[in-house]
Amino acid sequence: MVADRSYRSYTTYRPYTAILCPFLMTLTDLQQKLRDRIRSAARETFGVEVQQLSVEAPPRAELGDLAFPVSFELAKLIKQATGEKQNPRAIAERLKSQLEDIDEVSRVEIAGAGYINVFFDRARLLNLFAGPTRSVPKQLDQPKQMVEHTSINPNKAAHIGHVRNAVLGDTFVRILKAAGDRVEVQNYIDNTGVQVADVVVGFLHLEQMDLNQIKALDASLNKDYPFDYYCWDLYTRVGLFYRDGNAGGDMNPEKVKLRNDVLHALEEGGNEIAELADYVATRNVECIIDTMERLGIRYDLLARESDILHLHFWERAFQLMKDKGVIRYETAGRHAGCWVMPFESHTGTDEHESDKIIVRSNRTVTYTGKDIAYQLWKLGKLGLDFNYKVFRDYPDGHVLWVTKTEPGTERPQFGGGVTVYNVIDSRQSYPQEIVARGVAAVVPEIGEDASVHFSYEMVALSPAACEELGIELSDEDRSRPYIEMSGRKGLGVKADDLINQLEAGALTEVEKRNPDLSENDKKATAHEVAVAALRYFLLKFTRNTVIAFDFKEALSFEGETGPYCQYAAVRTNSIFRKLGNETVAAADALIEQVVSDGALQARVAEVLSGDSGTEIWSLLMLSQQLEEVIAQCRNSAEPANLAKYTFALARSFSRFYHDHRIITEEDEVRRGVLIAVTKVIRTQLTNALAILGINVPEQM
RNA sequence: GCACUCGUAGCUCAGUUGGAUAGAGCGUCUGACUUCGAAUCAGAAGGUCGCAGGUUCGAGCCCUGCCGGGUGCACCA
Repeated sequence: MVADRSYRSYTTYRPYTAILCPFLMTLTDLQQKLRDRIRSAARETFGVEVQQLSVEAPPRAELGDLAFPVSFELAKLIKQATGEKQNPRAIAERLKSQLEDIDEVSRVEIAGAGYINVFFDRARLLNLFAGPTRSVPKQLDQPKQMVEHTSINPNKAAHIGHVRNAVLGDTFVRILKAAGDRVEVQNYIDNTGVQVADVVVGFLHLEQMDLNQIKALDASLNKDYPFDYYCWDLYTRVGLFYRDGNAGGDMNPEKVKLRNDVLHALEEGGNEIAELADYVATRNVECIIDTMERLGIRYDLLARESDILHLHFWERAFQLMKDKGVIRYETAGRHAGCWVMPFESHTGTDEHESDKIIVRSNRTVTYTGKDIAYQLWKLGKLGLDFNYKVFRDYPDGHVLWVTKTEPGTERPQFGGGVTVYNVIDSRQSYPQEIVARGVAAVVPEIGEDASVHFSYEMVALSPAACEELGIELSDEDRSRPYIEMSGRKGLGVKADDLINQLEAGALTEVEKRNPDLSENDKKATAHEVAVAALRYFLLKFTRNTVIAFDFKEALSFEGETGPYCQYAAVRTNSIFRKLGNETVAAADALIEQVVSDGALQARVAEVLSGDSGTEIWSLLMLSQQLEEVIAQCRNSAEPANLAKYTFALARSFSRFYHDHRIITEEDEVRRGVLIAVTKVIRTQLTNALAILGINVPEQM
């Protein structure tokens, strides 16, 4: 029986870990050591320099712990350098002895057409992995990574698509932090846009309410139907209102004028409508932040568009763009009177078809223009700054700030990131590309790579999900693979509704399994399970996969789900709860002696050999890949890798748990090994889950 | 029309600079609870990796063409 090897991981060299704590070695360090040895051996033996040196996990545990396909690469290099043709297998044979000298390596085999397969000294590595772990160093002087996510229009409740954005962004933030990065999290608040204006039109012209009446309404709403839910419904009513009650009809120009009037009032600021809109937007932001808090998602700064306008960020950016010749004024053609950003790379049939308008002929700025200004600020290249005030203080000391226009004494350092990740759905990839190019044109030294569009596909509704929601579909919609959610049409699954449903489902399960828990503990546990289910569900898909939302799948706690992973971690905890401190201490002491006691080392090696031992060993090796999986997720900006890895680890542990009795094991050495392995898995699995934003309850 | 993206088991999806016998979950079928908690584990069935060429010692992955989904290409935000 062989443990799960399906999760295969490859390493990337990370210079910033190699310099730390030389006495605490991780699997990543060990791999690096082997690579260095191969590089120097290739240099000395064949006189060639290997550029990229990949490490693989062999497909089956019997083939070894690490595989280097370097001989194939070397054969090419040698041929290039000398013209001499060498057999990859022969090359591998000559490198073999160099690796066998290393302490942690027990033997090396050449396999297949020339793979160099390395087998580790299992007892020795168990000792290493079970020893003290290295914590991620916090380097405050490190360059800052900026991540913007969530950025929901503050005119309605968040739906499941918004949650995908927030969970992806938040998990990526956790990945960056786990990799040792300094990170600042922003949530952009478009409080002067059309969507807020629409809800304001609703309050003013449908509800005939003034600010005081809205406040009174807000105070009268209960938590089952809060302010953002009210706005959700009002927003869809406004959509119909514009179209004179016909959802598919055209906009009535007179009613559109109402929207434009509100919009102008918002942009101007300092009037009653703007004050009313500010209340509505701020209340929606509060509701959305509360929703995200339920999922463990937080921010450092809320950057408001109204402050970008009033602090004249755009005017500064406009000046910079003119100075650098990034935009030009068109005097003729169909863009006459506009400032445009020319694009030569596109080969449109029209001469200037692909030019992007930044300032319209009526002298207003496009969204892209404003975005370039904001992006310049994020990168510390605008030369202007916001003012700030505290938006919310959390009990644990975290502080959420919000921008403001009026000067203030408090002025923390925000912005000025070396890289900016914008978590925005893939439909925005064209405008995002223009922002990146515009910024790079203004500040050539930072280049386009400083602006990263962290794109993801939308969450859509499966036809089945629509039926469950009681949404009537047209024949055209029914033939589609999925139906896009629409805030304007009120078509979507509200985030809080789904979380409530998940919590209720989890509570039923918890009550079944742990009837003796207090009501509060049951609820708290159900909450953690619900968060695990939702976050994992949204993370297990890669970013460019459209999620066709399915209730059955999202509400499941079995199979490849968050609760499954949680459950495995809960089991590790319950083992230690039952073991007792002395037994654990004895196991620790035993494993610690392995390096100095030859007889003991042989016994431990014996436990880790054979089919059963190899399964245990494979689990241990898998657990040590967390560090490189984090690095890989950081480089690829793909949190799904971590989700898949975590599941593979939980799965592998579940099998181990099933195959071995840990507490009742009578053989002292064997028990020591099983306990040490369980302890290592508990640490790694709990850490991996924490990065996914999933907590491990005591029981579940 | 142009650009981007996807097409892998009945369904939903992984599959990393090309590398060893293409993997999970769900569903179906067969087993395992006098339990370190079955939200679990074991086993079986299930594949022309959209199609056709090409490059390579080697292609699910790279190149070309085609077919079929999706998204984006406004003086909207």
